[in-house]
Amino acid sequence: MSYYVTTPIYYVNAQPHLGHAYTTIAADVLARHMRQRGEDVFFLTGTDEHGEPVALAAEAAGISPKELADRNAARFEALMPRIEATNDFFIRTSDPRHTEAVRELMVRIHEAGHIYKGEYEGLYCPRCADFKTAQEVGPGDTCPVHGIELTVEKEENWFFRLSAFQADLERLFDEQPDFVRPPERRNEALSFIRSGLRDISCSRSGLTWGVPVPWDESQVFYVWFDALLNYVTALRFAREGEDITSQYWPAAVQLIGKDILKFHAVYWPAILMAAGLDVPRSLIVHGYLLMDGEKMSKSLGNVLDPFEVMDRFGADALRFYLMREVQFGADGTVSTEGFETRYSTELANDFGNLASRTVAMVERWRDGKTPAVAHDPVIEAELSGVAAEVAALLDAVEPTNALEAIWKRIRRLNRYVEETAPWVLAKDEAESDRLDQVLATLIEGVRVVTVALHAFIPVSTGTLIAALGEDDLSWAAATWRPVGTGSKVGPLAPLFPKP
RNA sequence: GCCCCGGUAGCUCAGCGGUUAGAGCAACGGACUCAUAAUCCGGAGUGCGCCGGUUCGAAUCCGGCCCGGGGCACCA
Repeated sequence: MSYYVTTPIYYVNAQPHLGHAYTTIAADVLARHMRQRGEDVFFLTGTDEHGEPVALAAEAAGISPKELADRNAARFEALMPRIEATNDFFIRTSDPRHTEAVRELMVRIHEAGHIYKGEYEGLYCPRCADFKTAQEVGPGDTCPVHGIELTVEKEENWFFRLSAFQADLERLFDEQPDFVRPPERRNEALSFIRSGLRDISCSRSGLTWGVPVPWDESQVFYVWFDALLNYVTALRFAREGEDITSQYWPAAVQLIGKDILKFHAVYWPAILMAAGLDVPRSLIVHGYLLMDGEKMSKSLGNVLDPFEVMDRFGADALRFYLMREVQFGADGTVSTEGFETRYSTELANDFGNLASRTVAMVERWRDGKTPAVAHDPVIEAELSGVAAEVAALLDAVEPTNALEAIWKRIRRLNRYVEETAPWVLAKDEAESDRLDQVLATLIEGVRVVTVALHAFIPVSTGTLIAALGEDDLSWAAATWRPVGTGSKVGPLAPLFPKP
């Protein structure tokens, strides 16, 4: 079975920040891991470019919406290699191939009878020339921008018959209890569905920066329809000259933040059903990264700057920290102090130093050649299960727990060094065989955790595997081998140098 | 108002019916020197938000309450 993983597409009106990096890194860990396992992976990310905020920002800047979108989309596209994300494609919703596909799919939904003409009634600000949502409305039904009283206005829109999918959605949640995870988010979506679904308008008039409704060119589709459909439209053109939809759809995992749950857990499956397409196999919802217990915000000046972290410590360090510090799925606190502690105690001291001391000992006492002898069964017993355990945890999209499982082994290996005290063995010729065994076992242990960690910290594990005289980073290589290979190890500079 | 999460060592959290409640970090004492002044060991530190119930037995189940966060439709 193929493994298609997606991130949300990022709205170009914002600057790339830690939250974008977080979701993308999580998706990349899954994609890399599944590739290690030899799965047929497709990893998609991209930008959402239509809608009024972009149109307004472009107008303010005196450029066209397309120019603004081009400029800002480039920033997101540049983020991907920075964080070592291995996306197979980067979709932009302003891509004509996407807009054409949206039009075709929406026609299909229309012809299936799921769209009708209706009236949207809401609070309208004549000066903004726009409707306001309940959350936007100021006290006393006033405009938050202009402070003037809003009026009730009606507009003719096309409506999507969401209500018609109530039973189908309830059945989906019932038959696939894991459709939305973690369970608290599933509960939230389900209770929303059970509270009774109303039809939603799927078009807007008076806005041109969007995908025109094919049967009514005076309107454009509501951005969410345009945006959600990216997950399927991309497969039509992501690979040059080929339509890979049937190969990869339905997606294995769609990652989202909890702020966009309703759109993905309710609207999205309904839209797919209306279009006669399968729904994704799972929707994984992560929490917010908090700083000082507050949601990140620039105005609070409490932002952990991902670019600063990467400049100083590299992409691996950021990837590790985000996957390690916050239990994936829950809200969690991040901070520069927390980052520095994890970097120093875990990456540098536990793992980096284990690699250093292991390689150094083989270089010093065995001329840099891994003894080709059988490994210590005590360590084999404690390390050989790591591959299966990590694979199972990543199948369940629990990257934080997967890292903990690996770290237990790393700590075990450091303890093994103390228990066996190779520096004592090295002084006694009679202990030469035992030293061979200990060193070979350490090399093997480091090699196994290196392969297991590769999806998380691809750069440093790539360096280390080469220093161990190996090159196989496939998942099969995460299996414990019974005998040392005689590989040439070293030299190895500190993987995670301290400032 | 209704619904959903969470409230466990100084800090961050795991455990979610069963031996004397755990980990990491921080802190204190000790060991060692292969290593990125790294590592390892040890003791100390809470009896699990509060009240009540079920049970041979509850942090773990049930009820109520308190505190914190979130959802209850058209924000991209």
